[in-house]
Amino acid sequence: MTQRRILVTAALPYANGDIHIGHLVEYIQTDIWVRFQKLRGQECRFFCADDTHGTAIMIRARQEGRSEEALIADVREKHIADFTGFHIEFDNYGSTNSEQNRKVCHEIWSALRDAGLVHEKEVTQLFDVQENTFLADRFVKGTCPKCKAPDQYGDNCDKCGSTYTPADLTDPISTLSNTTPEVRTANHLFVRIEDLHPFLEEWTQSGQHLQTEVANYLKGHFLGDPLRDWDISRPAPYFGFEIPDSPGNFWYVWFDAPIGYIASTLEWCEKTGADFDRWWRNPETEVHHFIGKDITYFHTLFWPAMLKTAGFNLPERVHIHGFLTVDGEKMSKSKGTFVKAATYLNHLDPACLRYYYASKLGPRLDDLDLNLEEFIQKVNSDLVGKVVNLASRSAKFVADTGLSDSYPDDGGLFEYAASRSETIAAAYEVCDFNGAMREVLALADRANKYWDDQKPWELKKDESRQAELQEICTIALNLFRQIIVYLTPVLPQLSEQTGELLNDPVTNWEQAQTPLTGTLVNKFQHLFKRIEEKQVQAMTDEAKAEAEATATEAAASEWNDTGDALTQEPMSAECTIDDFVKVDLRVARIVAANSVPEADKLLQLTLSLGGEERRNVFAGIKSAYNPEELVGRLVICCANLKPRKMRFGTSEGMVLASGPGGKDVFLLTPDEGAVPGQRVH
RNA sequence: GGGGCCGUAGCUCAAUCGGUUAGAGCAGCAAACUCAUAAUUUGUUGGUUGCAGGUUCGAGUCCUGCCGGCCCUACCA
Repeated sequence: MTQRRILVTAALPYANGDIHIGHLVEYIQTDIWVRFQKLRGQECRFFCADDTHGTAIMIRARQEGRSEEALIADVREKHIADFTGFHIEFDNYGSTNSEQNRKVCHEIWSALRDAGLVHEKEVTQLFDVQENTFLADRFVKGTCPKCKAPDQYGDNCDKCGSTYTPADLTDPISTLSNTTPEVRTANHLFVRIEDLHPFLEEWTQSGQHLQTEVANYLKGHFLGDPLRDWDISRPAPYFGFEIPDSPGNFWYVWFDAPIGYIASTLEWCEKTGADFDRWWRNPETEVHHFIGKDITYFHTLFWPAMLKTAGFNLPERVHIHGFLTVDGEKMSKSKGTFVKAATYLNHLDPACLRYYYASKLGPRLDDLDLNLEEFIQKVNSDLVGKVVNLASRSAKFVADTGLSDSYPDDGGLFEYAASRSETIAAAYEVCDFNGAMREVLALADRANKYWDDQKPWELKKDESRQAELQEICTIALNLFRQIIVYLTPVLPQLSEQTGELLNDPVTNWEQAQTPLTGTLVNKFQHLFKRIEEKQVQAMTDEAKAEAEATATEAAASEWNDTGDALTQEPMSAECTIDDFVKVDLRVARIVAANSVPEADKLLQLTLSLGGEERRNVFAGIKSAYNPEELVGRLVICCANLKPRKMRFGTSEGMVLASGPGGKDVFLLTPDEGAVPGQRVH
């Protein structure tokens, strides 16, 4: 068989959040496929990177008061730790914010320009002045211009169903800053992808590169009409790469993100001295992308169009998978089913999830359900009960003797399992891991039955039949090892441990064809622990607690409260309740307010505490309030403050207000229902 | 609002191009066994294929409508 050269990518995780068990469906699936190819002896490399650009990252960095670079470096570290924890092994993990990516972006951009595909159009968008950014539709809320329903998003009304542009909204509000955005126009760059329509028609419909559902979807929804121009630029400010021949404009994140696949390869080539063109400009290299169904559009239309124009390898296959549900529902933070990779690893072995996903993944794009009860049952029953149990029940009988020197007659069991090799491999090849797991587990069933039929535990008692016992164990352990070879892409760690147990590491798929004989067998240690229900419970509990903590934080950050005020005027020393009750705070009504002409800052207020009780108070609020607007309103005053003689008269109390002074003075007002004279407790 | 995918046993999934009596695994039930991490082996229960129509000699599969779930939604379909 000639060696294939295969370049594999998984979608780039966005550097704006943690990896969770939903993401892992894709990374585990891809990693299994890559490990399978490598085990089969193919020249296979797996590239990924963090997707780091765009408005969301820019806004989050601002909110956290640090640079985008600091944010993405931080997230990158966490992402890599999560992937490592789940035994997901990349040949290179890059970043879209790298010099390599900038270089490849330039190259592809020049190609698009040279092909005459780029042109400029004016685009009108809302602009958030405070946040200094253009607003995507989802960042704008306002009142529907048709039905007047309040609180609708920028593109359509979910009350009356009418669609419009954000600029049509009555009273638009930026959800980023709660301020009113203004309408601004900017020049955007567009790619006329319609020029590649015939190519895309051919490429998507050839049956070679896409699942049929996907091909049909594209045919029915995009390819039947002229393809729309793709808006590929965003005006400053934007976190990304500035477009070289269009100063002030940046490439839209979806332009440079998939280019990250190529850039990550380039980075790897620079590190290892590999030949870049051999991987990306060579018809013998197969490029395989693994993605979720949500980003089909970008990977099956724009991406091939870009590659085609720039003369890179086209994807041999885009493998599209569905989404994860937990217990039949969308992952839910409040139910504790929104589980981060790191949270999972605090409680459970990554191999469990790898196996469970493998046992449920098929070649189609159906959603995958993580049923927590089934998860426990399946892992315990399949991996512990059937597979590992084979070693567990046989290894100790041959701890002293090792395996027989020649492979005994097993009635064709090993040969049969060896003959399943290509069927199992074919299932892996088309990502029918579910089918592959079924095949392998059927082999385990046969092996367990063989063991039961032979009843070796009876031989143990008969001194004269020890050779027979060794033979049965040799068979059982070889059938076990064969299964482990087949499971190596899914369970690399178990495979490694098995290699240690039998003193023969698993390095190649073909090892399933030849029995192992004459080696020593090490002392058996548990290769795998059963999942306890309480571990899963503890995991969901932690996920729930995490979600609650972040919800509280999010609620606070929604108001964009900074710590500035507190910093400028630090907290006073602690006081007792006794200290506090000495201060008699009362609700008061301002019944008269006059300017004090000779004073710069003071207004003279007459406060009523109800009945006949009056106070004359001089308040330093002249620069913030007009006397007329104060008359009649309720305020809070300190009523038992020792009267103080001032130049203009005696002040008999104090009106409560916050703010640094000058124009920034904010009087306290009690809520509706308060009446003058009430004490504030 | 528009659009896509899906709905088969208690659970998770099969079923070629429309073709015989809709199949597996897990769970459940019964038994055997005791080497093994309460593991294993044998037998077995379980179905009006979401609902209502239609096309056909024949429908899980094709068509229409409805119900439910998931997902997408770019100045668009």
